[in-house]
Amino acid sequence: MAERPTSPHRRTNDPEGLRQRLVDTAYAAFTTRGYHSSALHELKRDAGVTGGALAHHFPTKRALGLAVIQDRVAEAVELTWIAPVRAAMTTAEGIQEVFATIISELERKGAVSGCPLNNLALELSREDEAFQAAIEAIFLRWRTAIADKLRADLRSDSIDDFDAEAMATLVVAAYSGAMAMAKASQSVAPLKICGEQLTSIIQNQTSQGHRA
Amino acid sequence: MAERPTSPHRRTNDPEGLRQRLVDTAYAAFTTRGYHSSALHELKRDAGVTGGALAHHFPTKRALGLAVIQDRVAEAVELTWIAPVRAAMTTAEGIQEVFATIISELERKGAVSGCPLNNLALELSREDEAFQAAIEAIFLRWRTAIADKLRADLRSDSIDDFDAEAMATLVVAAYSGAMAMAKASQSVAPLKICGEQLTSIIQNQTSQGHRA
DNA sequence: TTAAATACAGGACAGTTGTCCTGTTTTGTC
DNA sequence: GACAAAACAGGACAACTGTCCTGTATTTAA
Repeated sequence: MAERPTSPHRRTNDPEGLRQRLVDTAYAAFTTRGYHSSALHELKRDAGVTGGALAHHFPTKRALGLAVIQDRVAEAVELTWIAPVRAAMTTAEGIQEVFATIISELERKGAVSGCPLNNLALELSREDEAFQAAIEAIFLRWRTAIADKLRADLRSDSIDDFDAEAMATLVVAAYSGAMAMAKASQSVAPLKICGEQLTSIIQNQTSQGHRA
Repeated sequence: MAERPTSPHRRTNDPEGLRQRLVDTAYAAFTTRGYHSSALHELKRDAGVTGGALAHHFPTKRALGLAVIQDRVAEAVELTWIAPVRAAMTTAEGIQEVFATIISELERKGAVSGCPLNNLALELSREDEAFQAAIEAIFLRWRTAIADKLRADLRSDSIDDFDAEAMATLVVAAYSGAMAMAKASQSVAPLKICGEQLTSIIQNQTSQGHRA
């Protein structure tokens, strides 16, 4: 399996690499099969590390879970949501693009394992204060990024009674919930529908005044 | 603890009652602490039943989980969502009322344990086909009930390009996601915001034509 | 009344889990 | 090169989990 240079008992330490490999493996397991359903012996096998190495880097499973959230889940939200929305012309276009990307990726792999953040949020929020704080922080950054983009949309033709924070909250909630429904039905249909609905609503509300 | 009529070894069989007590206890545990985090010995203690009784009514934990979903979760969605929406004058009013009821109940108890259906959906959908089917069926009934009510709203002043199914999907998704965010932040704020946003959007789209 | 079926009691059991502990190897530092 | 610290190996261990099994009490049917 692993490369054996020449001598039978040769080892080369790579603490940083091993840690990354562990967190990567744990991220994949925790976000697909769940935190409690992923046994450490499976992670050790999949990552190719021994019990001693695991205990050295992460004294408890909880510490590993926390690292997964803070390192990988936060990064995933940044890469798949925040960055594309920021880079897009308008918020609506950004959201449309994000949904399209995620949908096509799910169709390619043929299974819906759900939103990593949402999966861990529902499983771990009430279990530990540190988990809750880490998850809440990611939700906040996500929401804030969308709200900022919405406010930027309004710079040109400013509309008074438009609450960017509220709309950003709706976007994040609708996406999270749509992904939950997609996971339950193992179909991307809820995502398609909610993506279209959200972009349509935002375009209406940001292009011109609405009610009242 | 339990009533002892007079003689020391007197027992009175109540299979139906015992079953209900078990499912109730399991529903409370599964929807707050989670399915995997709830050990059977805790359920036995809380419900006041022995291992033999449990095994007699539910041969496996999986069978108990399935009963919780089909009996209690489905009923909870019916009582807290479907019935109030059906009884309301309009869909928007119904949704507003549902959100208000849930929010005030959460504020009273001081903690957010999340939407029972959503909690179990994310934890169990990918674990078992029977779980997935049962959960998907509840989502479908929920969505359909809202869509029916939306179509009823339009009877008077019919609007052509209004997709009731799509809006119902958005409503369910937004609620589920908002509850997930509420659980992560242990605050009802996301629910308040999404409730207001949804009712506002629906009122706009059902009262008069929108874009195009 | 009797016999069979149902309902329940209570514990045994094997498998699994996360953690810890004792050694060995590698790496940095003087 | 010596030495301490870090990095890893590999297994022991106790606690816990779900399931099953044998026995007893209650209810039902005849």
